[in-house]
Amino acid sequence: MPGAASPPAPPPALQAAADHLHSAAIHLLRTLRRTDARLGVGPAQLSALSVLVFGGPRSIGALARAEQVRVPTMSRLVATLERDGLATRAADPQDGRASIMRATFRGRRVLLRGRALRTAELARRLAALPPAERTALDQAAALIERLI
Amino acid sequence: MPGAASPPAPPPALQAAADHLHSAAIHLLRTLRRTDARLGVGPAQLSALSVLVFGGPRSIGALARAEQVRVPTMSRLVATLERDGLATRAADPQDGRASIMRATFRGRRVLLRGRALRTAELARRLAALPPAERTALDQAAALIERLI
DNA sequence: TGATTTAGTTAGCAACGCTAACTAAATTAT
DNA sequence: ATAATTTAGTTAGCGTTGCTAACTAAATCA
Repeated sequence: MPGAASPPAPPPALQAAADHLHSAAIHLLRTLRRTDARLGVGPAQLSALSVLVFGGPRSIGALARAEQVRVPTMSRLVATLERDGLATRAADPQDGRASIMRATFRGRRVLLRGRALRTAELARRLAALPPAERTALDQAAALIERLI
Repeated sequence: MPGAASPPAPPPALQAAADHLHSAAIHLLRTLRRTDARLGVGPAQLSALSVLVFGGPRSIGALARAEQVRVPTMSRLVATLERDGLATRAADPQDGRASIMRATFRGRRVLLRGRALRTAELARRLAALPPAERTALDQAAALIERLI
């Protein structure tokens, strides 16, 4: 039979759990994406910007690693952020090749508003949940971040 | 001050929980996406195909609704699935405008293999978790699907 | 000094999301 | 019965976001 050299197949229960998480993440993001057409800042930019705002200034390569994206992808993302006045680029005094990106004040404002818009609907639905379930979801989110 | 007519701001705890979920979903999908370049079937196609495989044949509009995507987007997705021999199109006997999409045998195979590839790494990491946390994640996934 | 590595850019491709504008079939109203 | 409207789907065209390949230039190593 072809392709017999599969990696050790995970137990069905694990596979099912992984499928559920996968599917839930896809549908969650699709739902949220529909609400942010009016923002003019895409999700990838918002996410990169949030690293700068909450994590502080850093190089393009560091941003790419934080965002799990290749350097050319991040290079284009930060070019757009810069063009839109949401971040600035400064030479790294230690390394003539590197640039240090830093969120501008406007970047901070846009990030906060963007995240609020994007997650407002989600927050609204969370509000309808019993507190126990809400807590469970929050812990699950932390668990996922630790997992990856 | 400009833009004062915001919608009722959600309580900070809710907003934070929504942000965590949002961020976790983004990073989870980015991680998974890196592992499936070799498949040749994108995530949107895989997701649509899974509706056909697990949910049965249905029209393009129904698929679009299931996938929370506009009809033109789904029209292109199914055209690709059809071109690649993963699904077939049949006239709806009840409605001359509509097409019924159906997964082919090959579509079924590709879906199963694709999902396995995409979630294998995730399943592997889940395996390292204590069972209680694994259960919590699975329940969280179900909760998210219900939420949206 | 010369070779290699590292940081970033540019060019070009593909997947996917959207809206606008269209065709054609079905339905509703006159 | 016919005309108007609604519904299903397609096509065209745009923007964002991923990627690899190929490049420049600075830093580091031999």
